[in-house]
Amino acid sequence: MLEEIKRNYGHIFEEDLLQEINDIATIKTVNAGDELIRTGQYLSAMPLLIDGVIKVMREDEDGFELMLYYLEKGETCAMTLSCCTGSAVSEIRAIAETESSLLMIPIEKMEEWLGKYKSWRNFIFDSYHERLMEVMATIDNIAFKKMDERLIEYLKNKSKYYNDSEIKVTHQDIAFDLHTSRVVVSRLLKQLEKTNRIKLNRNSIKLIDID
DNA sequence: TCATTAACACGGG
DNA sequence: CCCGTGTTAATGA
Repeated sequence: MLEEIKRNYGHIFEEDLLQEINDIATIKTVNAGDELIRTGQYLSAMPLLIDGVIKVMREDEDGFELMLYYLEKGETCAMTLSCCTGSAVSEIRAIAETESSLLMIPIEKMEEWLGKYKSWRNFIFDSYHERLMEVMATIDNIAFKKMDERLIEYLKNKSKYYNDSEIKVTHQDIAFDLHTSRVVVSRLLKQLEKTNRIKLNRNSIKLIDID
């Protein structure tokens, strides 16, 4: 297990901390579609992602969703950071986008390490910053961009995290993530196909000329 | 004007 | 048949 930790976090954390993570953390593996964190849930451990992609989203009171950002290996969820230190509940919902594995760190350790390890402190602060920037980008998209631009952003983002220009997703899935209707997604995708920027297939979208 | 909702037809698995 | 897709008509913000 130490090998896996080092591969993803070896360049960030000092040797002692890596060893402590190895001694304390438990590995959790989840399948695509599994729910990691529910809105309103109390959290007792913080996850460090070592493989896979996690989708983090906001929900309204009726269960309607809006995607905030993706997490990939080497990253952690900013929500757990604030939830763990206080006793607040989660304001977000996290779903495994792909099969993923995570290191679970008990909250006591996560606090203890803040004082003990400089690299840990930096990691936590950097994570906060990165997540905040991601949320800012999402807010910009919602507030200032039209749906067609949001859709293009979404496709680019998704292909980046999947590391593939062929995205396996249905129009309805996209509609849920962007919090719009499938009719709009289908229409905009069709327009993008007409201008040769993407190629549409059932259950997948091939990016041709997005940028 | 543009999004949403409902409805329908088409076609592949 | 079921599901994803493409399209239209009506309605509303």
